Amino acid sequence: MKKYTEITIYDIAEKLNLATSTISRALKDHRSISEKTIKKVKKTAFEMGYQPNNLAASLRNKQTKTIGVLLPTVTQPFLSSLISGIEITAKKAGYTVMIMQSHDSYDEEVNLAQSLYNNRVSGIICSLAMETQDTSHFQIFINNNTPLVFVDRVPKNFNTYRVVIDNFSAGYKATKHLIDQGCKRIAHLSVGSEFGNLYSERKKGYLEALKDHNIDIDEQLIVRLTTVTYDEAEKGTNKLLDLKNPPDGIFTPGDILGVSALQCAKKRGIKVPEELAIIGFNNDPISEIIDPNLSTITHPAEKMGQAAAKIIIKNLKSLKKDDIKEITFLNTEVLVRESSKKK
Amino acid sequence: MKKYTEITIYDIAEKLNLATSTISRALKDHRSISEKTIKKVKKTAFEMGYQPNNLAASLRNKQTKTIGVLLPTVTQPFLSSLISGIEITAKKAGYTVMIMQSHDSYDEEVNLAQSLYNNRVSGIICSLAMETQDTSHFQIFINNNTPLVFVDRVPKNFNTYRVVIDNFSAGYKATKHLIDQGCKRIAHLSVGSEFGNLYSERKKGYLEALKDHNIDIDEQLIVRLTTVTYDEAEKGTNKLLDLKNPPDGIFTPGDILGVSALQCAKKRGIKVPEELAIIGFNNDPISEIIDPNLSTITHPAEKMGQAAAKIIIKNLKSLKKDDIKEITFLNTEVLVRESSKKK
DNA sequence: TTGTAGGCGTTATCAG
DNA sequence: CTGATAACGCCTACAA
Repeated sequence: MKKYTEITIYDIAEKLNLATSTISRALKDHRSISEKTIKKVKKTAFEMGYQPNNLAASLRNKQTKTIGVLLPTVTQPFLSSLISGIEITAKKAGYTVMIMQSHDSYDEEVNLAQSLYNNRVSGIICSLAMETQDTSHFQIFINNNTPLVFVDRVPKNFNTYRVVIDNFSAGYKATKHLIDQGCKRIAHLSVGSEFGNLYSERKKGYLEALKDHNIDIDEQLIVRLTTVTYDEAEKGTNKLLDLKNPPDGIFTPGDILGVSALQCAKKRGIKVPEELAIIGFNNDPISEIIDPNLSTITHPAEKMGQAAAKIIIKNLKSLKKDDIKEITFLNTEVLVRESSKKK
Repeated sequence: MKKYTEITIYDIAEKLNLATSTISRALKDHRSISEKTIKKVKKTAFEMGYQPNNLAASLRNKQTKTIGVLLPTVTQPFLSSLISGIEITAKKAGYTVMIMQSHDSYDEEVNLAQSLYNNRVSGIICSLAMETQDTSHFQIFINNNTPLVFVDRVPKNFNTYRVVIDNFSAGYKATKHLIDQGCKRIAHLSVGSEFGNLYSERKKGYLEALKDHNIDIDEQLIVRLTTVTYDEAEKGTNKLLDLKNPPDGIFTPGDILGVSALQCAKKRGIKVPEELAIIGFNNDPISEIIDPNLSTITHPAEKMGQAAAKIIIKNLKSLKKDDIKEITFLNTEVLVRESSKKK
C-alpha cells in the first residue's frame, strides 16, 4: 500500500523547474518575484493540492503566530466574551488562538502552560485557576521572552502585564447602589480568600462603602462560601434570611450567586426588591432572564480580551525582560434592573 | 544585546559529551539507555532550563498529537460539555486539544479548518456552523488521511464518522410526553431548515408523534423562527398565545427557546404547566434554574465528546480512505420537570 | 528576478 | 548501550 507523503514546495519546484526558494517566495507574494511566476506557482500549487506546513515554517521562523489562551473554563459567559475579544484582535493581526481549560485545577494549569510553551505559542493570555497559589510555572515564558498577560484573575506578586477591572471600586459601587436605594442592612456573600483575590477585593469595596456611609458592619451579614455555586449561595442566603434581623439588601460577587439568592428569597415569599434588594456581578445572560431581572455589575469582557491580545502583539517584537509591566484597568458599571430598584 | 537562543538537545549533548541522539532518547526514557545516563541527562537538561520543542518533534515525527476541535461556539452548555468529553479522552491518550470557534460563520469555518490542517492536527472533531451548506473544506482531511469526526451538527452526504443523537426520536419522545400529559394542541417552535438539519429532524419527530396519536396537525401551531434566540422565541410564543385557539403544550427544540416561551406565558398570566405545558431540549443549566423548572431532553454531551475523541485516536493508526464510516448514535432521555407535569 | 545552500530542533536508522 | 547522520518542510542570506 502506498504510504502517504506530503506535497511540498520541493515537489512544486520540481514540476515547474524552479528553485524551492522561488516557490516559497511566490506563495507569499514576495515582491521580487514576477507576476507571471507567482500566478503559475499558485496555480500548480493548487492543482497539486499543496498545503503549507505551519510546523516547518514556525520552526524555521521561530514563531508560531498563535496566541495561547489558558482559562479556568470556557463556559463562564464572562470568559467566553473575553475569548471573543482575543479572537477579534488576534485575527486582525493574523494570529491564531489556541484555547485550553484548566478547570480551575492547579495541576492542569501547570501541565497546560508547559504544553503551550512546548508548542511555542507566540504569547500567552491567562486567567488563573482558583486553586493556583503560585505562578512559577509561568516563569518559562518570562525567561524566554514570550509575552505573558494575565487577565481578570491575576497573580499579586509577579511582574507581568495584567488586564483587570477594579474589583474594589466595583464592589464599592454595587454596595453604594444598595445604600442609595435605602437599604440599611446589606449582606454579602463572600467567597473564600484566594490568590487572585478578586473576590476579596470586591468584599473590601463592600466594607468600605458601608464605612463611608456610616453603616456599622455586622459580621452576621457576611456569609462565607467555599465555592461559587448555586447551592452554596442558596444555603448562604437561607442563613441570612433566618437571622432575627435579616438583611434588606444583598450584594453577591457573582450573578449565579445573585440568581440563587433571588430564587431563594422568592421561595420564602420575600418580595424582591421591596423587602430584599439584590445586586450581582458580571452581567451574565441569566441575570436578564431571571424574574425579576437581576441588577448587576457589568464587565467590559470583550474589551479586556482585546486589550490583552493587543499587549501580546505589541510586545512580540520589543520585549525587555526587566521592564515594569503596566496594569490595564477597565471600567465597570452598575446596571440597575428590577431586583434592586426600590425607588 | 544578546539575542535569545533556545537551549537544545545539542547544547546538552555538548555539555555532557554525548551525542544528541543519546540525549533525545534519554529524555524519553528509551530502554536502550542506561539508568545512569538517563538521570544525568535529565538533571542537566533541567538545570540548563531545557524545554522540548514540539514543533521540531512534530515535524520530524509527522504527527502533532493534538486534536483540533472546530465548533460554532464554546459557550453553549452542550458544546462545552462536549469539549470536556473530548479533553478527558484526549488527555488519557496523551493528546492535546486545540479549540477554535466558527461563530456559526461559514467563512470562519473554512479558514479555521485550513488553519487546523496547516497546523497538522492529528485529527479533527467538528460541529458544523449554522451557515454551512457544503463541506468541501473538510476534503483536505480526507485526502490526507487525517481522521475527521463530525458531531451533533453533521453533514448529510459526506462519508465520515459521525457522532450524533437521534434527533427524530428525541423530538418524538418530547412530543409524546406532552401527549401523555393530556395535551391536545401541541405547538412547536421550528428552526429554519439547515444543512445539519438537526432541528428539522426534531420537527419530524414532533409531526410523527402527533400522527401516531391521531392528533391532527395544525399548521398554525408550528411557528418558524429564523434564529435560535430568546427574542425570536418570545415573538413566536406570543403569536401562538394570540391564537383564537391557543396551544396547551409547546415543544421547543432548545432550552433557551423553552425558557423564553415559559417566561412569555408567565408574563401573560398563563399558568405553566396547568394551562400550558412546555418541554425544551438540551438540559442547559438554565432549565433547572427557571421557575417552574423546564422539562427537557437530555443529551449525553460529554459522552459524545469522548466517543468522538476515541474514534480519532483509534483511527490514527489505521485509516483506509474508502472505508465506510459508521455513525455513532447516543441516547437521549426525557427529563420531566415542573413545566410539563400536569399529572 | 531566480538559484544555492544551510539551518531551525528533533528523531530514526544504521552502524559501532 | 551510544554515536553519526540524514531527514522532516520551510525560509533567507547570499550569490548569480
